[in-house]
Amino acid sequence: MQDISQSSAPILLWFRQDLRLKDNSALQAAIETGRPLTAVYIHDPDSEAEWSPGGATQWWLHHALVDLNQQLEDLGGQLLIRRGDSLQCIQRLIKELAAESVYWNRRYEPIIRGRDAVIKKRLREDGIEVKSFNSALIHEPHTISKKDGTPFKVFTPYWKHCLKQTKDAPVRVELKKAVFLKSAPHSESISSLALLPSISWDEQFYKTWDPTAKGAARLLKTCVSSKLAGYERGRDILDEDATSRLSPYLHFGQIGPRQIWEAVKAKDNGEKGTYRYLAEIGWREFSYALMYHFPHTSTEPLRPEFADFPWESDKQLMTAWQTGQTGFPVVDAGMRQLWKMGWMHNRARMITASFLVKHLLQPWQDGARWFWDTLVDADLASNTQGWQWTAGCGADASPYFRVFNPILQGEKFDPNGDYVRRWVPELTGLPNNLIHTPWEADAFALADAGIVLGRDYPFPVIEHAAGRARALKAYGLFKATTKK
DNA sequence: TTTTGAGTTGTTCGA
DNA sequence: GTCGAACAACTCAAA
Repeated sequence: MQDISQSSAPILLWFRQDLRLKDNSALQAAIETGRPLTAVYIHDPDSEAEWSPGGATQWWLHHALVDLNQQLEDLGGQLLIRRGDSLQCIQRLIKELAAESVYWNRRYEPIIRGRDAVIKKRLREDGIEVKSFNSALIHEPHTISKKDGTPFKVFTPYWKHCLKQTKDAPVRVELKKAVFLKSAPHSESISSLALLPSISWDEQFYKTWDPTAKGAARLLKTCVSSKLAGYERGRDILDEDATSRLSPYLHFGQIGPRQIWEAVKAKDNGEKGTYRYLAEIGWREFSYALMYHFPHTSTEPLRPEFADFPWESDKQLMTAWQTGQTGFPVVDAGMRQLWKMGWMHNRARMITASFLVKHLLQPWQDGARWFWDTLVDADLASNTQGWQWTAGCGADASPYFRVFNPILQGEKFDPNGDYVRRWVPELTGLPNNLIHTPWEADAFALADAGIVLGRDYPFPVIEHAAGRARALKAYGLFKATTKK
C-alpha cells in the first residue's frame, strides 16, 4: 500500500443510513485529511435481501436523498447516485476518480455487516484505504457488555450500565473546509431509482412529514423546548402530539442519537420526562445490541423454545388486521393511521401488535413484516425487538398473562375517542361511552350514529374475553409442554 | 459458586 | 369507584 497520509488523491465518501452533514464522523474524517472528496449513494437493494427497504421507507429515502444532494450542491458538491452491486460500484468509482480511500459510517444489520466486511477486505486487497466510523449509535454494540463479557439481555441493567459510560459529543463537521472533487462522473438521477410509488398512496405522507434535515432539526427543537416536560404524561395519549416523531429521521441518519442526546441534556432539569425520553433512545441502542449479538432474531425468536409456539396462521384475520377492520376501534385506528401516515403512535403499536399476536394468534413475524413494509421508520433492530417483546419470545419478555385489553387501552389512552374518530370516521357519531365498544351500542344509539354494524363497521373478529382466554391457554399449555 | 433481587409499557378480581 | 393482590415461574445480573 502506498503512503496514504501523503496522498492528495480523492476520498470516496459512501453515504448509507447516515444521510446528514452534521455529526457525521466519516465526513469529518475525510475533511480533516484536506483531500478532495466525492459523495456517493449506492442503491443496492439486492444486497439487503429480504430486508431491502419497504414501500414506505423507499418513499422517505427518495426525499432524504434529494435533500442531501441539495445540501451538498449548496456547498459546491453533489451526491452521486449509482445503482447495482455495492462493491462493483465502488470499484468502478475508484477507477473513475482515481480515488485511494473509501470512508463510510457503519451499519449493524447482520446482512449488511457481512456485505460490508467483504467489501472492506476486497478493497484493502486492492491497496485501497478503507475506514469505517460510528455515527449511528451512542454506544456501539461491541463496546457494551456485562462483567463476564457476555451481552446484556435485560434493558434496565443494560441502560444503567450505558448511563455510566462516557459519551462522545456530536462531531463538529467543518463543512467550510470541505473540498469537493470538481470533475463530475456519471450519476444516475434519484428518480430513476423508482423509490416513489407508482400509484399515489403517499398523499397523506406529504401532509404529515417533512423528510429533510431541516424537518429533523425543527422536530428536535420542538421536542426539547416543549415536549419533554409533558412527555411522561403525554407520551401514551394516542391523539396527542407528545412524542418526538424523530424515528424516521433516526432510521436514515438525518439526525443522529449523539445530537439528540446533547440537545436533550442541555435542557435537562431533572424532569422525569427527560429521563424517560432518553430511555427511548436507550431502547433503540439496546435493540441494535440485541440484533448485533443475536443476528438470527429478525426471523427467529430469541428464546428458542418459542420456535414451536402453536400459532394459528389465518389469512383472513391477517387481512382484517392489516386493513383496520377488526371491529376493535382502537386497533383499527392504529392500523389505519399506519396505512395513511406510514407511522403509528408507539402505544398503538403495542396495542395492535398484542392484538395480532395474542387475540388472533398470528405469528409475530407476519406482523413484523407488515410493519416493515408500511412504516416510514421501519428499522430492523427496533422492529424486531418490539415484536419479540410483545410476543413474549424476546429479551425482557412480558409475562405471558399480559394481554392488552383493546377496550381498556382505548378508554385509558384515548378517553374522548379523538384518535378513533380521526382514523375510523365511520364511528364519529357514537357517544364517548360507546366509541371503544360499538358492539355494545343498542339499536337507538347505532341509528343515531348512522351505523349499521356489519355494513358500515365490522363486528369484532373475536370477542375480547374469548380471545384473551384462548391466548392464555395457548401460552399456558405451551409453557407446560416445553418445560420438560 | 451461590444467593438475592429485579424485571418498560397489563388485566382482572374481589374487598 | 379505588386499591392491592394474583396472575407463575423463570431468567438475568450482580454481589
